[in-house]
Amino acid sequence: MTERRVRVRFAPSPTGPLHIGGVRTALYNYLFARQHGGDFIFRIEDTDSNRFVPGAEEYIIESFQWLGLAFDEGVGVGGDHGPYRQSERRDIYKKYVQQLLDEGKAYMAFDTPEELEAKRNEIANFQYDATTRMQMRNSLALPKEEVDALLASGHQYVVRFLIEPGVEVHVNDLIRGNVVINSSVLDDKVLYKSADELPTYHLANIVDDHLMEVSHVIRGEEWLPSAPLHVLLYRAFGWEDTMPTFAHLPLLLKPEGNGKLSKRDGDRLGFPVFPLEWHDPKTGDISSGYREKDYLPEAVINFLALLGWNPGNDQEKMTLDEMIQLFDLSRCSKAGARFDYKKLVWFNHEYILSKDDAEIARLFEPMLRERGINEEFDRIVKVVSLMKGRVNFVHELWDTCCYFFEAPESYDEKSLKKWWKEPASTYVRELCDFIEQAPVFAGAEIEPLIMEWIASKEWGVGKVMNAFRVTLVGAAVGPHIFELTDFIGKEETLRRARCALEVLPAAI
RNA sequence: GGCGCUAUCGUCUAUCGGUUAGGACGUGAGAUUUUCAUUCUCAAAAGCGGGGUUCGAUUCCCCGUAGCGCUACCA
Repeated sequence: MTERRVRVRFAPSPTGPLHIGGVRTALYNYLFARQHGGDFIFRIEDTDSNRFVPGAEEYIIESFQWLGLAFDEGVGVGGDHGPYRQSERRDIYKKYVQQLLDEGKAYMAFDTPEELEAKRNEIANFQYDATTRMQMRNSLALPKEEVDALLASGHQYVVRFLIEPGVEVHVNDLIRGNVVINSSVLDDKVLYKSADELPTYHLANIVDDHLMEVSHVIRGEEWLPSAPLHVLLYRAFGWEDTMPTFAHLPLLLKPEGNGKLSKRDGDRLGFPVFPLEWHDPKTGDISSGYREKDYLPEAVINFLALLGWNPGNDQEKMTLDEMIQLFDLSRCSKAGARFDYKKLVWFNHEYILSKDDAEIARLFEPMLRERGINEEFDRIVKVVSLMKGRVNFVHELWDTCCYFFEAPESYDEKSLKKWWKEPASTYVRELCDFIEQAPVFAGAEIEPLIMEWIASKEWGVGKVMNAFRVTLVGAAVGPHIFELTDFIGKEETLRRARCALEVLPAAI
């Protein structure tokens, strides 16, 4: 049994955009599959026709492409265990539902939603189970003739799982150990609806996992309460020997306040909860996505990996390959993890730092073009190499280094107040003349000459250079000043400085 | 309400009975620098409460408390 090929699945329901918690679940499944040389399956669980949202499936696929997590099998990929969309597996489920019915392990129930609602109002804590099912309208309680008549008249029904009370059900969980629960607290779950001829999640899930030879079910903790039901279903089908091993992951919680991170938290908290921007086809609402907000997929993945798992040492920055090597379900924590997006921002900064300058430049280039800047690519790479350490996001690069590409149009008041004091204009005027007649211009060569010249004048280096900087940049910010002059060249340097001399008063 | 899961710095976490309870984010201070930022160094910051078990509990057990989840013809 332990020799079984590792096969795991990520099986979202196409009811909207992929939630960041779902991404984490998928990531752990992916890491587990890769580590064991197994298969990572993508299945669409669209058994609720009422909640289907057009575009959701495509969105989910595109999200994983962006994140760099590839499926081996499933919707959009193919494989030997298809179809992978549950709505295309109706006939398969029907067969298994019938099997349960024939064996007396399930029964038909004719109670309407209204009748059930009335029952719940009438009886506190009403549950459809061994204590109540004989008072309901189902094939167990009703005479056979009536059941046949109901069926003949086309009355809609559901198939319910017959739960035998008083059984201790054990769920062996890789993260939580042995969880025991008494079957008496379980209700006779609806397995199948005649109205749309589709099963509910529980039945479809068990049948598919079995047929697709899934070896491990790694999913969120919200499924733990229904895990005993699933165990009972495997048992009812006689599949207990090949039942997958369970691992229930801790939930992702809101950064502050209570509750799990939900789709509705969206931009309310100042960060996206979706990998990609999502345009709701019904409401037209737009929810921001990590991709559009300029997060690097590597940063998102790395951050997510550490929310509920750690490699057992102090290493935090990891490539996907390293995570595959180190991943271990037994090193997953049990308690929910708050989503601290400030740390994600830090990860993004780290990944910008460690990526190639050219790679960052490629991301930055379109933002420059958008602003009408037609700089050569190599020169963009140069600016990136100088400035990327200062930003958390690629788009912040523009604000941090626009003066490489454009002369300042205004001068920062605070900077002027501090550095444009008498006799700042004299410093700059004389410095311009010095630069103009100097035999060299390259920063490495001219810097010592300028330092020497300033020393001979007995002016403070800081005063001269910062006044000069303000004329070139427009503010007291930026890289080492000679990096900038090297980049913009002698002519532009002198032009900017002399322009400031004209525009600015002699002193503030 | 019922059932289940969980509980270490503000946050993510390490510790698998004996530690000055470690790391990271964030925060504060300092250093470097012609500016700003980066970077570096340092600092503050934690075992929910009560019982056991044990020579010894953050660690194992029980109770309480709190948080979270589930409790649909949703997944």
